Amino acid sequence: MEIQAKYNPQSLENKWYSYWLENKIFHSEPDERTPYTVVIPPPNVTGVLHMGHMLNNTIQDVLVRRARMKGFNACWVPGTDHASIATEAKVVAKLKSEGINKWDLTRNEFLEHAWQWKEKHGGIILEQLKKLGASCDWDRTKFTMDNDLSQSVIKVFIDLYQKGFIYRGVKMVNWDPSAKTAISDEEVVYREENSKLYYLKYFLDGSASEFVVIATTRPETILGDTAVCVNPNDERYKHLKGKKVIVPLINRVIPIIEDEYVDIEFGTGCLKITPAHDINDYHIGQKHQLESIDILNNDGTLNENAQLYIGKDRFDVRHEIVEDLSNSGNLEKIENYLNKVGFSERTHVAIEPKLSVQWFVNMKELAKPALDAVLNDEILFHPAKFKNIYRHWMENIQDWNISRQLWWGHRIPAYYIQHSNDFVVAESLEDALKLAKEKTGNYSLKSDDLHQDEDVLDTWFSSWLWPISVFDGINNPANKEYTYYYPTNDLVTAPEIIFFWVARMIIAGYEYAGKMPFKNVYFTGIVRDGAGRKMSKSLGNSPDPLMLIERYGADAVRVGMLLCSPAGNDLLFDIQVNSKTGEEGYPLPEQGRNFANKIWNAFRLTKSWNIDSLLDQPEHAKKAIEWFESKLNETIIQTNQLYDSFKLSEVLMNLYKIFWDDFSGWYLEWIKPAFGESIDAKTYSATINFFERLVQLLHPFMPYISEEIWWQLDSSDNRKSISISNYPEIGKIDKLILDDFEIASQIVSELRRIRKEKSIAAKEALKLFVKAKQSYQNQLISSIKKMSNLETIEMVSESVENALSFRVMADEYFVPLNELINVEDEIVKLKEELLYYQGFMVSVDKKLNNERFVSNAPESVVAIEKKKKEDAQSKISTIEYQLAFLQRSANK
RNA sequence: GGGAGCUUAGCUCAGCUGGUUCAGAGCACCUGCCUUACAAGCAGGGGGUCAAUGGUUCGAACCCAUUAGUUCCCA
Repeated sequence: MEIQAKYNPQSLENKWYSYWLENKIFHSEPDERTPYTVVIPPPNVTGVLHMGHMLNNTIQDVLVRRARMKGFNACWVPGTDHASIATEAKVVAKLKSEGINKWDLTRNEFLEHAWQWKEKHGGIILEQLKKLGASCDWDRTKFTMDNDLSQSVIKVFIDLYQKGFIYRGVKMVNWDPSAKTAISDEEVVYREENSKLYYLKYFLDGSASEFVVIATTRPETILGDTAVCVNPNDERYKHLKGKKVIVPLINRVIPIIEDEYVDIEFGTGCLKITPAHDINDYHIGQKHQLESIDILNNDGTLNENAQLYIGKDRFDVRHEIVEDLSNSGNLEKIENYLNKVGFSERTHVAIEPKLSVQWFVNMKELAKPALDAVLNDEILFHPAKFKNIYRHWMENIQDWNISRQLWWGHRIPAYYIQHSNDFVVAESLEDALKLAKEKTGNYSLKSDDLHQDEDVLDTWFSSWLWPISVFDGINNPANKEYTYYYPTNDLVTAPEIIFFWVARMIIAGYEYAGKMPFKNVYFTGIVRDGAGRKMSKSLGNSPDPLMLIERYGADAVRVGMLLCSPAGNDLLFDIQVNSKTGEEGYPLPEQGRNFANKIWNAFRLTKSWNIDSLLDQPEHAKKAIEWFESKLNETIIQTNQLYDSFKLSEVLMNLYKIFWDDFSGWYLEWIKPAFGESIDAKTYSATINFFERLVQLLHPFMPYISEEIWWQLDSSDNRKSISISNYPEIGKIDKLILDDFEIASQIVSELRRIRKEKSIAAKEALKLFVKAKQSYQNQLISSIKKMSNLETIEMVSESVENALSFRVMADEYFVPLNELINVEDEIVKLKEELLYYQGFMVSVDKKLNNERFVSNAPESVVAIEKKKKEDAQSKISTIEYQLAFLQRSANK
């Protein structure tokens, strides 16, 4: 059968992925083997695959596939999280497009819509991961709002509440008056705005002439003022200590307080304090025990507390109040002012800092074991630099605000008792009622008298349990799967969520499993575009991963990403115009595609050979096999070590080089039979065996092409997927032959250079003479002969006339030419070479003549220097001898 | 404002506990080649004062200090 000259991934990828699924290659059940477990960082259920997912999941797949081949019971659990905010926003937007307002629906009606949306769109990202080749156990796919996972979340909430870690508290939140919900800091976008700074006069209580001037960008908030604050070191205001001022228009009398927080230089040095509407003011208010007056409704209009402008929008009020202040004589001046204002990422309205009652987890005590685990290396971070960052955060950990003013998610299991300020926390309404009766002593309470908290829990409050809850370890801690698979081995994630997720999982792991959730955490970099900008949907600078897979093949995209992505380093995924073809392309997957093609063509070559079992194995082939065996084993050792330290890009680079340079460039060229001739059986089977091991080593990175070639190399009935074949073991390494190869490859290079310089065709055979220092033996000498088309290789004891020379190690080589060589040119070259070694000698001598070096440096280092000196000396004498020889023949 | 990190070839990065003339890899670039696996290729080649300055040391890309540039995190 004709094999295509170019590797064509598309059809093969579907074929093999289906094969893997049908044969349950990725499915895991507890058994007697050692488990290797990875839980996926659950992508947002609204998400579509982006480059960050590609990188992250490729890395996981590499680790999992290798573990599977190494004989571990590999289990990679996939799933998604419910992403409260993002999903709710999507559903609200979808309803809006259908003319439905969220607030016109009941909670249950809304949730019905949300579930419908989830069923329809929620699985997209997981299907996309299959295209990448991800070897997840799809039978285990989880969702953070599955029954058992939801139950785990509620159980944990109740448990933490009962242990006293959960409390209700007041917090300043970012309020979105359009969506009528609090949003997280991450969802606030700050923009520079041309604002105005209003200077307002506050008259002193009991005086018609004395006043202080405050500057504000938000004059409407003066209605919520409860103090004016000055810096105690500000000489200008010393006399005001203990006095009171009057808030304009509403005539509220408020104290003048002192706090070093106030910047003397800024504005007038006199600050109005509105604890309910500014985070800094809130803190000062707490410190000085000020009243906090919330003047805003949830929709951004003013409420009764404001006393004036009730029911009017905050921005309308700003205009009105400025006019009124001007009329009342309280406005001193207005200046233009550039400041940063926060806007909601989703609704684009200005964020309102707002006090609200929220649920919190007290983290200090819970965090302790989690901090220790990382500091004492029970859990390892890769790269280790994240340890510091983690420590800093954990040592200064803040309480965790876990409530969200949304409907989509796990509803907080707190039930308020009607006509009382009391509440109970329970798993169900029934339990709550029972508790409420006990708590109040009122046994006539009915379920209607209880009202469940309207808020849901932060999505991270479910994902922090993920490594436990996917195995049902909270509800059912003795179950077989949980005890077998937990703790998991490796977690692969982005550094951006080290606190949101990683730290909290570790905390939950120790609190609820009593053990770490994973042994290693691998932090990936961020995928950026050519300009270094993070890839994001809003910038539109991210290529569509599926388009890339379609265009280059999944293996190629995987290789392209991993070749240059050391742990924790960002990945620049650039688009460039190819200077040769003029086409736009992505250099990284192109490199991957080229590599796949290289593998494919090497395979094609081996397939093209006719095997003749009667042929004897040539010496050069025998030696090439011995050499490559050692080379391969050396690479296996190196890559195993690199895997252990999670240097995946270096593993891949090693494999890339051994396949391209050593196997294709040297080995195959050596053993390749002449055109039209057959190959002997021994060499052929050794080559197939090498090829098998190479594709096995490559399989974690390039699952598809390796699987295809694996089957084509041996299509016997008992062959099973490469995914479950045994990872290559380390064999013997012959150091001598590896050294001989270094010399041989240099000789071959030198000969190529001479051919190129003198335009000698490859077809024209050359003679090589070796003038050796000692008895000459290189195991690969017959290989050199074949590779460089040499007629003879002879030993000589004297320089050869009319020949070009070069030196490798201590030996000198001569290639006699038919034409006359240019002696002058050769002399110039030799002199350059001589100069180099003389310079080298000077530096070595400097060290060896330095007594302090000889006495202080370790013996081995001194010995090395001495050896260097010897080598250089012999090289120099060789060159000098050859120079003299050439000069004599020049003078003839 | 506080903290952490980074700066090595045109680009992306290796360089472990200072010790080979240690300055490396891949890509890109330049020059030859449509050589019977592969032009998505082969062969050859150029390219860096290791950010700067000072210090420690027999010896510094590596350790210390200062400076500059840069990135991130926290408030």
